[in-house]
Amino acid sequence: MIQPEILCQSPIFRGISPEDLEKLFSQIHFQVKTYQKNDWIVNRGEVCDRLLIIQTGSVKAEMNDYSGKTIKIEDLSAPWPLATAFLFGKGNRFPVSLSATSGVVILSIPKPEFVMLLQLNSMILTNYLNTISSRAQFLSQKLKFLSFKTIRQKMAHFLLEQAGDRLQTVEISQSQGQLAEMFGVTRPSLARTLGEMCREGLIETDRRCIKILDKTRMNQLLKS
Amino acid sequence: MIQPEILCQSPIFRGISPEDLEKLFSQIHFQVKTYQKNDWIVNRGEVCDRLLIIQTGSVKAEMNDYSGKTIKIEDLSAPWPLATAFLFGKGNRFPVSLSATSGVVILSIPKPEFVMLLQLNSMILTNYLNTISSRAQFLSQKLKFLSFKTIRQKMAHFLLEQAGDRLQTVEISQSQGQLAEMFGVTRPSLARTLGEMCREGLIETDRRCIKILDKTRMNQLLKS
DNA sequence: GTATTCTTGTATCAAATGTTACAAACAACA
DNA sequence: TGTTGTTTGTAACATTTGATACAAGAATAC
Repeated sequence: MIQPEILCQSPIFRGISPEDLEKLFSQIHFQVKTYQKNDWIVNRGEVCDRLLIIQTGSVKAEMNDYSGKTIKIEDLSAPWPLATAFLFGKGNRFPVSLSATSGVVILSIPKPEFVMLLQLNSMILTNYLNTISSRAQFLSQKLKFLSFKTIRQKMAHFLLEQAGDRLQTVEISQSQGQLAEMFGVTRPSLARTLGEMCREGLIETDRRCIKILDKTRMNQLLKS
Repeated sequence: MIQPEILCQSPIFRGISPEDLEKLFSQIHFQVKTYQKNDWIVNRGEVCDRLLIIQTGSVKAEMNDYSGKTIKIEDLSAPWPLATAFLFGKGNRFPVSLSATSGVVILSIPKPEFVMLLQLNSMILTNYLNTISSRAQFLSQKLKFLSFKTIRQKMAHFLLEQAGDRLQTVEISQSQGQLAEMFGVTRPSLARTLGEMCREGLIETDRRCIKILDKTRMNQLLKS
Protein backbone atom coordinates (compact mmCIF):
# COMPACT_ATOMS: atom_id res chain seq x y z
CA MET A 1 0.00 0.00 0.00
CA ILE A 2 1.01 3.62 -0.36
CA GLN A 3 2.26 5.63 2.62
CA PRO A 4 0.66 9.07 2.32
CA GLU A 5 2.67 10.58 5.18
CA ILE A 6 5.91 9.88 3.38
CA LEU A 7 4.72 10.69 -0.14
CA CYS A 8 3.42 14.13 0.80
CA GLN A 9 7.03 15.11 1.53
CA SER A 10 8.03 14.29 -2.02
CA PRO A 11 8.65 17.29 -4.30
CA ILE A 12 5.75 16.16 -6.44
CA PHE A 13 3.14 15.75 -3.73
CA ARG A 14 4.32 18.58 -1.50
CA GLY A 15 1.51 20.70 -0.11
CA ILE A 16 -1.11 17.98 -0.30
CA SER A 17 -2.57 16.52 2.85
CA PRO A 18 -2.17 12.76 3.41
CA GLU A 19 -5.96 12.42 3.35
CA ASP A 20 -6.31 14.11 -0.03
CA LEU A 21 -3.45 12.01 -1.34
CA GLU A 22 -5.24 8.83 -0.35
CA LYS A 23 -8.39 9.97 -2.12
CA LEU A 24 -6.44 10.82 -5.26
CA PHE A 25 -4.71 7.46 -5.34
CA SER A 26 -8.03 5.70 -5.00
CA GLN A 27 -8.96 7.15 -8.38
CA ILE A 28 -6.00 5.82 -10.35
CA HIS A 29 -4.17 2.59 -11.01
CA PHE A 30 -0.67 2.13 -9.71
CA GLN A 31 1.75 -0.50 -8.45
CA VAL A 32 3.88 -0.83 -5.36
CA LYS A 33 6.93 -3.00 -5.85
CA THR A 34 9.44 -4.31 -3.35
CA TYR A 35 13.11 -4.91 -4.14
CA GLN A 36 15.92 -6.58 -2.21
CA LYS A 37 19.32 -5.02 -1.85
CA ASN A 38 21.30 -5.12 -5.15
CA ASP A 39 18.19 -5.88 -7.22
CA TRP A 40 17.97 -4.06 -10.53
CA ILE A 41 15.04 -1.67 -10.65
CA VAL A 42 15.44 -0.43 -14.21
CA ASN A 43 18.08 -0.80 -16.87
CA ARG A 44 19.49 2.05 -18.89
CA GLY A 45 17.70 2.32 -22.20
CA GLU A 46 14.41 0.85 -20.95
CA VAL A 47 11.36 2.80 -22.02
CA CYS A 48 10.37 5.27 -19.33
CA ASP A 49 6.58 5.04 -19.38
CA ARG A 50 5.84 5.29 -15.67
CA LEU A 51 6.73 7.61 -12.83
CA LEU A 52 8.76 5.96 -10.11
CA ILE A 53 8.92 7.31 -6.58
CA ILE A 54 11.04 5.84 -3.81
CA GLN A 55 8.78 5.16 -0.85
CA THR A 56 11.28 3.38 1.37
CA GLY A 57 15.02 2.82 1.19
CA SER A 58 17.62 4.15 -1.18
CA VAL A 59 18.67 3.66 -4.77
CA LYS A 60 21.87 3.98 -6.74
CA ALA A 61 21.95 5.43 -10.25
CA GLU A 62 24.64 4.03 -12.51
CA MET A 63 25.59 4.59 -16.08
CA ASN A 64 27.15 1.72 -17.98
CA ASP A 65 29.54 2.79 -20.66
CA TYR A 66 29.92 1.34 -24.12
CA SER A 67 32.11 -1.51 -22.93
CA GLY A 68 29.67 -2.63 -20.23
CA LYS A 69 31.35 -1.35 -17.09
CA THR A 70 29.44 0.91 -14.73
CA ILE A 71 30.07 4.32 -13.21
CA LYS A 72 28.12 5.51 -10.21
CA ILE A 73 26.20 8.71 -10.82
CA GLU A 74 24.25 9.48 -7.69
CA ASP A 75 22.44 8.18 -4.64
CA LEU A 76 18.75 8.79 -4.16
CA SER A 77 16.51 8.01 -1.22
CA ALA A 78 12.87 8.24 -0.14
CA PRO A 79 10.71 10.07 -1.01
CA TRP A 80 12.48 11.14 -4.16
CA PRO A 81 11.05 10.73 -7.68
CA LEU A 82 13.19 9.06 -10.34
CA ALA A 83 14.06 10.46 -13.78
CA THR A 84 11.25 13.04 -13.81
CA ALA A 85 12.63 14.73 -16.90
CA PHE A 86 12.46 11.52 -18.95
CA LEU A 87 8.82 10.58 -18.52
CA PHE A 88 7.93 13.01 -21.28
CA GLY A 89 9.87 14.37 -24.22
CA LYS A 90 11.33 12.71 -27.26
CA GLY A 91 13.80 10.12 -26.06
CA ASN A 92 11.76 8.86 -23.17
CA ARG A 93 14.13 6.17 -22.05
CA PHE A 94 15.97 5.87 -18.77
CA PRO A 95 19.41 7.51 -19.09
CA VAL A 96 20.78 5.48 -16.18
CA SER A 97 20.38 2.10 -14.58
CA LEU A 98 18.91 1.95 -11.09
CA SER A 99 19.63 -0.62 -8.43
CA ALA A 100 18.58 -0.96 -4.79
CA THR A 101 21.22 -0.15 -2.17
CA SER A 102 18.92 -1.38 0.59
CA GLY A 103 15.48 -2.92 0.86
CA VAL A 104 13.40 -0.65 -1.33
CA VAL A 105 9.73 0.03 -1.93
CA ILE A 106 8.93 1.78 -5.20
CA LEU A 107 5.66 3.38 -6.17
CA SER A 108 5.09 3.01 -9.88
CA ILE A 109 2.47 5.12 -11.65
CA PRO A 110 1.86 4.48 -15.38
CA LYS A 111 2.22 7.59 -17.51
CA PRO A 112 -1.47 7.87 -18.53
CA GLU A 113 -2.52 7.54 -14.90
CA PHE A 114 -0.05 10.21 -13.87
CA VAL A 115 -1.39 12.53 -16.55
CA MET A 116 -4.81 11.96 -15.03
CA LEU A 117 -3.41 12.83 -11.62
CA LEU A 118 -1.99 16.06 -13.04
CA GLN A 119 -5.39 16.99 -14.35
CA LEU A 120 -7.21 16.09 -11.17
CA ASN A 121 -5.05 18.18 -8.89
CA SER A 122 -3.49 21.52 -9.81
CA MET A 123 -1.04 21.36 -6.92
CA ILE A 124 0.52 18.19 -8.28
CA LEU A 125 0.56 19.77 -11.70
CA THR A 126 2.45 22.88 -10.62
CA ASN A 127 4.75 20.83 -8.40
CA TYR A 128 5.69 18.65 -11.31
CA LEU A 129 6.10 21.58 -13.68
CA ASN A 130 8.25 23.33 -11.09
CA THR A 131 10.43 20.24 -10.75
CA ILE A 132 11.17 19.90 -14.46
CA SER A 133 11.47 23.63 -15.05
CA SER A 134 13.90 24.08 -12.18
CA ARG A 135 15.98 21.29 -13.61
CA ALA A 136 16.00 22.92 -17.05
CA GLN A 137 16.96 26.22 -15.45
CA PHE A 138 19.72 24.60 -13.43
CA LEU A 139 21.14 22.90 -16.49
CA SER A 140 20.86 26.07 -18.51
CA GLN A 141 22.76 27.99 -15.85
CA LYS A 142 25.45 25.35 -15.64
CA LEU A 143 25.81 25.30 -19.41
CA LYS A 144 26.23 29.05 -19.58
CA PHE A 145 28.92 28.82 -16.97
CA LEU A 146 30.79 26.14 -18.89
CA SER A 147 30.59 28.21 -22.06
CA PHE A 148 33.24 30.55 -20.68
CA LYS A 149 36.53 29.05 -21.70
CA THR A 150 39.28 30.57 -19.61
CA ILE A 151 39.41 30.61 -15.83
CA ARG A 152 39.56 34.41 -15.95
CA GLN A 153 36.23 34.51 -17.74
CA LYS A 154 34.61 32.06 -15.36
CA MET A 155 35.88 34.06 -12.43
CA ALA A 156 34.68 37.34 -13.94
CA HIS A 157 31.25 35.88 -14.64
CA PHE A 158 31.04 34.47 -11.15
CA LEU A 159 32.11 37.68 -9.45
CA LEU A 160 29.83 39.95 -11.49
CA GLU A 161 26.90 37.63 -10.89
CA GLN A 162 27.56 37.49 -7.15
CA ALA A 163 28.08 41.21 -6.84
CA GLY A 164 25.05 42.21 -8.92
CA ASP A 165 24.59 45.85 -9.86
CA ARG A 166 25.24 47.35 -6.47
CA LEU A 167 27.96 45.63 -4.49
CA GLN A 168 31.65 45.82 -5.13
CA THR A 169 32.84 43.27 -2.61
CA VAL A 170 32.03 39.58 -2.82
CA GLU A 171 32.51 37.20 0.07
CA ILE A 172 32.66 33.62 -1.09
CA SER A 173 31.08 31.09 1.22
CA GLN A 174 33.05 28.09 0.09
CA SER A 175 36.73 27.39 0.28
CA GLN A 176 38.91 28.10 -2.70
CA GLY A 177 39.16 24.36 -3.28
CA GLN A 178 35.38 23.92 -3.49
CA LEU A 179 35.14 26.90 -5.79
CA ALA A 180 37.74 25.34 -8.06
CA GLU A 181 35.74 22.12 -8.15
CA MET A 182 32.63 24.06 -9.10
CA PHE A 183 34.58 25.73 -11.88
CA GLY A 184 35.89 22.37 -13.02
CA VAL A 185 39.52 23.44 -12.66
CA THR A 186 42.33 22.60 -10.26
CA ARG A 187 42.86 24.58 -7.10
CA PRO A 188 46.36 25.89 -7.90
CA SER A 189 45.17 27.10 -11.31
CA LEU A 190 42.38 29.09 -9.71
CA ALA A 191 44.77 30.61 -7.17
CA ARG A 192 47.18 31.53 -9.92
CA THR A 193 44.47 33.28 -11.90
CA LEU A 194 43.33 35.18 -8.82
CA GLY A 195 46.89 36.26 -8.21
CA GLU A 196 47.27 37.50 -11.78
CA MET A 197 44.01 39.44 -11.63
CA CYS A 198 45.22 41.08 -8.44
CA ARG A 199 48.50 42.15 -9.97
CA GLU A 200 46.64 43.61 -12.94
CA GLY A 201 44.49 45.76 -10.70
CA LEU A 202 41.21 44.04 -11.52
CA ILE A 203 40.50 42.87 -8.00
CA GLU A 204 41.79 42.94 -4.45
CA THR A 205 41.69 39.80 -2.34
CA ASP A 206 41.80 39.26 1.37
CA ARG A 207 41.19 35.62 2.19
CA ARG A 208 37.55 35.08 1.31
CA CYS A 209 36.69 38.66 0.42
CA ILE A 210 37.17 39.75 -3.15
CA LYS A 211 36.77 43.40 -4.09
CA ILE A 212 36.08 44.26 -7.70
CA LEU A 213 38.13 47.31 -8.66
CA ASP A 214 37.24 47.68 -12.32
CA LYS A 215 33.83 46.40 -13.42
CA THR A 216 34.15 47.78 -16.93
CA ARG A 217 37.36 45.96 -17.68
CA MET A 218 35.97 42.83 -16.01
CA ASN A 219 33.01 42.93 -18.39
CA GLN A 220 35.24 43.14 -21.41
CA LEU A 221 36.80 39.84 -20.42
CA LEU A 222 33.48 38.12 -21.08
CA LYS A 223 33.21 39.27 -24.65
CA SER A 224 36.54 38.53 -26.28
CA MET B 1 -8.36 38.03 -31.69
CA ILE B 2 -6.60 34.70 -31.70
CA GLN B 3 -5.85 32.89 -34.96
CA PRO B 4 -6.60 29.20 -34.30
CA GLU B 5 -5.20 28.02 -37.64
CA ILE B 6 -1.80 29.41 -36.78
CA LEU B 7 -1.78 28.51 -33.10
CA CYS B 8 -2.58 24.85 -33.73
CA GLN B 9 0.81 24.58 -35.43
CA SER B 10 2.57 25.70 -32.28
CA PRO B 11 4.38 22.96 -30.34
CA ILE B 12 2.02 23.57 -27.45
CA PHE B 13 -1.28 23.35 -29.32
CA ARG B 14 -0.22 20.74 -31.85
CA GLY B 15 -2.82 18.05 -32.51
CA ILE B 16 -5.76 20.20 -31.51
CA SER B 17 -8.31 21.26 -34.10
CA PRO B 18 -8.82 24.99 -34.67
CA GLU B 19 -12.44 24.58 -33.55
CA ASP B 20 -11.50 22.96 -30.24
CA LEU B 21 -8.88 25.62 -29.73
CA GLU B 22 -11.47 28.35 -30.09
CA LYS B 23 -13.72 26.67 -27.55
CA LEU B 24 -10.86 26.32 -25.10
CA PHE B 25 -9.88 29.96 -25.41
CA SER B 26 -13.43 31.03 -24.79
CA GLN B 27 -13.08 29.52 -21.32
CA ILE B 28 -10.04 31.48 -20.22
CA HIS B 29 -8.75 35.03 -20.00
CA PHE B 30 -5.91 36.14 -22.22
CA GLN B 31 -4.51 39.14 -24.03
CA VAL B 32 -3.43 39.77 -27.59
CA LYS B 33 -0.84 42.53 -27.92
CA THR B 34 0.58 44.22 -30.98
CA TYR B 35 4.11 45.56 -31.24
CA GLN B 36 5.90 47.68 -33.83
CA LYS B 37 9.31 46.83 -35.15
CA ASN B 38 12.05 47.44 -32.54
CA ASP B 39 9.55 47.64 -29.66
CA TRP B 40 10.63 45.90 -26.46
CA ILE B 41 8.37 42.99 -25.58
CA VAL B 42 9.97 41.98 -22.30
CA ASN B 43 13.11 42.96 -20.46
CA ARG B 44 15.58 40.52 -18.98
CA GLY B 45 14.84 40.00 -15.31
CA GLU B 46 11.12 40.75 -15.56
CA VAL B 47 8.92 38.27 -13.73
CA CYS B 48 7.73 35.56 -16.10
CA ASP B 49 4.14 35.03 -14.99
CA ARG B 50 2.46 34.52 -18.34
CA LEU B 51 2.99 32.33 -21.37
CA LEU B 52 3.84 34.26 -24.52
CA ILE B 53 3.28 32.85 -27.99
CA ILE B 54 4.22 34.62 -31.20
CA GLN B 55 1.13 34.73 -33.40
CA THR B 56 2.53 36.90 -36.20
CA GLY B 57 5.99 38.18 -37.04
CA SER B 58 9.35 37.46 -35.51
CA VAL B 59 11.23 38.29 -32.37
CA LYS B 60 14.85 38.66 -31.36
CA ALA B 61 16.19 37.39 -28.03
CA GLU B 62 19.06 39.39 -26.57
CA MET B 63 21.06 39.17 -23.41
CA ASN B 64 22.45 42.38 -21.99
CA ASP B 65 25.65 41.97 -20.08
CA TYR B 66 26.63 43.63 -16.84
CA SER B 67 27.78 46.79 -18.55
CA GLY B 68 24.53 47.26 -20.46
CA LYS B 69 25.52 46.19 -23.95
CA THR B 70 23.53 43.49 -25.71
CA ILE B 71 24.40 40.23 -27.41
CA LYS B 72 21.99 38.55 -29.77
CA ILE B 73 21.01 35.06 -28.71
CA GLU B 74 18.46 33.77 -31.20
CA ASP B 75 15.65 34.59 -33.60
CA LEU B 76 12.16 33.25 -33.06
CA SER B 77 9.10 33.47 -35.25
CA ALA B 78 5.42 32.49 -35.28
CA PRO B 79 3.97 30.31 -33.90
CA TRP B 80 6.72 29.71 -31.38
CA PRO B 81 6.26 29.95 -27.58
CA LEU B 82 8.69 32.11 -25.59
CA ALA B 83 10.71 31.03 -22.54
CA THR B 84 8.59 27.95 -21.80
CA ALA B 85 11.07 26.67 -19.24
CA PHE B 86 10.84 29.83 -17.15
CA LEU B 87 7.11 30.02 -16.55
CA PHE B 88 7.49 27.55 -13.69
CA GLY B 89 10.40 26.71 -11.42
CA LYS B 90 12.27 28.74 -8.87
CA GLY B 91 13.76 31.71 -10.65
CA ASN B 92 10.80 32.45 -12.86
CA ARG B 93 12.21 35.52 -14.55
CA PHE B 94 12.98 36.06 -18.20
CA PRO B 95 16.62 35.15 -18.88
CA VAL B 96 16.72 37.31 -22.00
CA SER B 97 15.23 40.50 -23.36
CA LEU B 98 12.86 40.23 -26.30
CA SER B 99 12.29 42.80 -29.02
CA ALA B 100 10.24 42.79 -32.21
CA THR B 101 12.16 42.43 -35.47
CA SER B 102 8.98 43.08 -37.47
CA GLY B 103 5.38 43.90 -36.74
CA VAL B 104 4.48 41.34 -34.09
CA VAL B 105 1.32 39.97 -32.52
CA ILE B 106 1.82 38.22 -29.19
CA LEU B 107 -0.67 36.03 -27.40
CA SER B 108 -0.27 36.41 -23.65
CA ILE B 109 -1.83 33.88 -21.28
CA PRO B 110 -1.53 34.51 -17.52
CA LYS B 111 0.02 31.61 -15.63
CA PRO B 112 -3.11 30.64 -13.65
CA GLU B 113 -5.16 30.63 -16.84
CA PHE B 114 -2.59 28.48 -18.56
CA VAL B 115 -2.64 26.02 -15.68
CA MET B 116 -6.40 25.85 -16.19
CA LEU B 117 -5.84 25.15 -19.87
CA LEU B 118 -3.48 22.33 -18.97
CA GLN B 119 -6.13 20.79 -16.80
CA LEU B 120 -8.89 21.20 -19.34
CA ASN B 121 -7.07 19.50 -22.18
CA SER B 122 -4.68 16.58 -21.81
CA MET B 123 -3.20 17.13 -25.25
CA ILE B 124 -2.01 20.60 -24.29
CA LEU B 125 -0.69 19.17 -21.05
CA THR B 126 1.39 16.47 -22.71
CA ASN B 127 2.54 18.86 -25.42
CA TYR B 128 3.80 21.29 -22.82
CA LEU B 129 5.41 18.57 -20.72
CA ASN B 130 7.08 17.22 -23.86
CA THR B 131 8.42 20.67 -24.68
CA ILE B 132 10.05 21.26 -21.32
CA SER B 133 11.25 17.68 -20.94
CA SER B 134 12.84 17.68 -24.37
CA ARG B 135 14.63 20.86 -23.47
CA ALA B 136 15.92 19.37 -20.22
CA GLN B 137 17.06 16.29 -22.11
CA PHE B 138 18.79 18.39 -24.75
CA LEU B 139 20.60 20.44 -22.12
CA SER B 140 21.52 17.33 -20.19
CA GLN B 141 22.99 15.79 -23.32
CA LYS B 142 24.95 18.91 -24.12
CA LEU B 143 26.26 19.11 -20.58
CA LYS B 144 27.43 15.52 -20.65
CA PHE B 145 29.26 16.27 -23.85
CA LEU B 146 31.02 19.27 -22.33
CA SER B 147 32.02 17.24 -19.29
CA PHE B 148 34.62 15.45 -21.35
CA LYS B 149 37.72 17.56 -21.09
CA THR B 150 40.08 16.58 -23.86
CA ILE B 151 39.28 16.61 -27.55
CA ARG B 152 40.14 12.91 -27.72
CA GLN B 153 37.44 12.15 -25.18
CA LYS B 154 34.85 14.27 -26.93
CA MET B 155 35.70 12.61 -30.20
CA ALA B 156 35.55 9.13 -28.67
CA HIS B 157 32.19 9.89 -27.06
CA PHE B 158 30.85 11.29 -30.30
CA LEU B 159 32.03 8.37 -32.41
CA LEU B 160 30.80 5.67 -30.03
CA GLU B 161 27.43 7.38 -29.74
CA GLN B 162 27.09 7.73 -33.50
CA ALA B 163 28.20 4.18 -34.18
CA GLY B 164 26.03 2.57 -31.52
CA ASP B 165 26.52 -1.11 -30.71
CA ARG B 166 26.54 -2.40 -34.24
CA LEU B 167 28.30 -0.14 -36.70
CA GLN B 168 32.00 0.39 -37.03
CA THR B 169 32.01 3.17 -39.57
CA VAL B 170 30.63 6.63 -38.95
CA GLU B 171 29.93 9.09 -41.69
CA ILE B 172 29.69 12.63 -40.39
CA SER B 173 27.15 14.83 -42.06
CA GLN B 174 28.75 18.15 -41.24
CA SER B 175 32.08 19.53 -42.30
CA GLN B 176 35.05 19.20 -40.00
CA GLY B 177 34.75 22.90 -39.24
CA GLN B 178 31.13 22.62 -38.09
CA LEU B 179 32.02 19.59 -36.00
CA ALA B 180 34.79 21.59 -34.33
CA GLU B 181 32.32 24.35 -33.56
CA MET B 182 29.95 21.84 -31.99
CA PHE B 183 32.82 20.54 -29.89
CA GLY B 184 33.74 24.06 -28.89
CA VAL B 185 37.29 23.73 -30.21
CA THR B 186 39.19 25.10 -33.18
CA ARG B 187 39.29 23.31 -36.48
CA PRO B 188 43.06 22.67 -36.63
CA SER B 189 43.00 21.23 -33.11
CA LEU B 190 40.31 18.77 -34.09
CA ALA B 191 42.20 17.77 -37.22
CA ARG B 192 45.36 17.26 -35.22
CA THR B 193 43.58 15.01 -32.75
CA LEU B 194 42.06 12.98 -35.58
CA GLY B 195 45.50 12.62 -37.12
CA GLU B 196 46.98 11.40 -33.83
CA MET B 197 44.19 8.90 -33.32
CA CYS B 198 44.84 7.57 -36.80
CA ARG B 199 48.55 7.12 -36.18
CA GLU B 200 47.78 5.28 -32.94
CA GLY B 201 45.57 2.80 -34.74
CA LEU B 202 42.34 3.85 -33.03
CA ILE B 203 40.58 4.93 -36.19
CA GLU B 204 40.91 5.17 -39.95
CA THR B 205 39.71 8.27 -41.76
CA ASP B 206 38.78 8.91 -45.34
CA ARG B 207 37.35 12.40 -45.74
CA ARG B 208 34.00 12.19 -43.98
CA CYS B 209 34.07 8.49 -43.16
CA ILE B 210 35.63 7.45 -39.88
CA LYS B 211 36.13 3.76 -39.11
CA ILE B 212 36.56 2.72 -35.50
CA LEU B 213 39.30 0.10 -35.28
CA ASP B 214 39.48 -0.49 -31.53
CA LYS B 215 36.28 0.11 -29.55
CA THR B 216 37.73 -1.26 -26.33
CA ARG B 217 40.63 1.15 -26.28
CA MET B 218 38.31 3.96 -27.34
CA ASN B 219 36.13 3.27 -24.32
CA GLN B 220 39.05 3.46 -21.96
CA LEU B 221 39.68 7.01 -23.10
CA LEU B 222 36.37 8.05 -21.54
CA LYS B 223 37.28 6.87 -18.06
CA SER B 224 40.68 8.30 -17.30
C1' DG C 1 50.15 26.83 24.42
C1' DT C 2 50.98 23.33 21.22
C1' DA C 3 50.02 20.11 17.86
C1' DT C 4 47.23 19.06 14.04
C1' DT C 5 44.66 19.88 10.14
C1' DC C 6 42.89 22.74 6.64
C1' DT C 7 43.53 26.59 3.55
C1' DT C 8 46.16 29.50 0.76
C1' DG C 9 50.09 31.31 -2.12
C1' DT C 10 53.61 30.06 -5.14
C1' DA C 11 56.93 27.62 -8.22
C1' DT C 12 58.23 24.27 -11.81
C1' DC C 13 57.43 21.35 -15.52
C1' DA C 14 54.44 18.83 -18.76
C1' DA C 15 50.37 18.37 -21.53
C1' DA C 16 46.64 20.19 -24.21
C1' DT C 17 44.88 23.55 -26.95
C1' DG C 18 44.65 28.02 -29.47
C1' DT C 19 46.63 30.92 -33.22
C1' DT C 20 48.32 31.60 -37.49
C1' DA C 21 49.89 30.26 -41.73
C1' DC C 22 50.31 27.55 -45.84
C1' DA C 23 49.71 23.88 -49.25
C1' DA C 24 47.20 20.06 -51.15
C1' DA C 25 42.76 17.88 -52.24
C1' DC C 26 38.26 18.48 -53.65
C1' DA C 27 33.92 20.56 -55.57
C1' DA C 28 31.30 23.66 -58.33
C1' DC C 29 31.14 26.15 -62.36
C1' DA C 30 32.13 28.92 -66.44
C1' DT D 1 40.07 22.74 -69.26
C1' DG D 2 40.94 26.07 -66.16
C1' DT D 3 39.30 28.90 -62.30
C1' DT D 4 37.63 29.81 -57.99
C1' DG D 5 36.18 28.85 -53.45
C1' DT D 6 35.81 25.41 -49.84
C1' DT D 7 37.54 21.73 -47.12
C1' DT D 8 41.27 19.23 -45.19
C1' DG D 9 46.02 18.07 -43.47
C1' DT D 10 49.96 19.82 -41.21
C1' DA D 11 53.47 22.69 -39.05
C1' DA D 12 55.59 26.19 -35.63
C1' DC D 13 54.92 28.84 -31.81
C1' DA D 14 52.27 30.99 -27.87
C1' DT D 15 49.00 30.49 -24.24
C1' DT D 16 46.46 28.18 -20.89
C1' DT D 17 45.87 24.77 -17.75
C1' DG D 18 46.99 20.44 -15.16
C1' DA D 19 50.07 17.95 -11.96
C1' DT D 20 52.89 18.00 -8.24
C1' DA D 21 55.32 19.79 -4.55
C1' DC D 22 56.30 22.73 -0.71
C1' DA D 23 55.94 26.37 2.72
C1' DA D 24 53.47 29.81 5.29
C1' DG D 25 49.18 31.31 7.42
C1' DA D 26 44.70 30.29 9.81
C1' DA D 27 41.53 27.52 12.25
C1' DT D 28 40.61 23.81 15.37
C1' DA D 29 41.26 20.43 18.88
C1' DC D 30 43.52 18.90 22.84
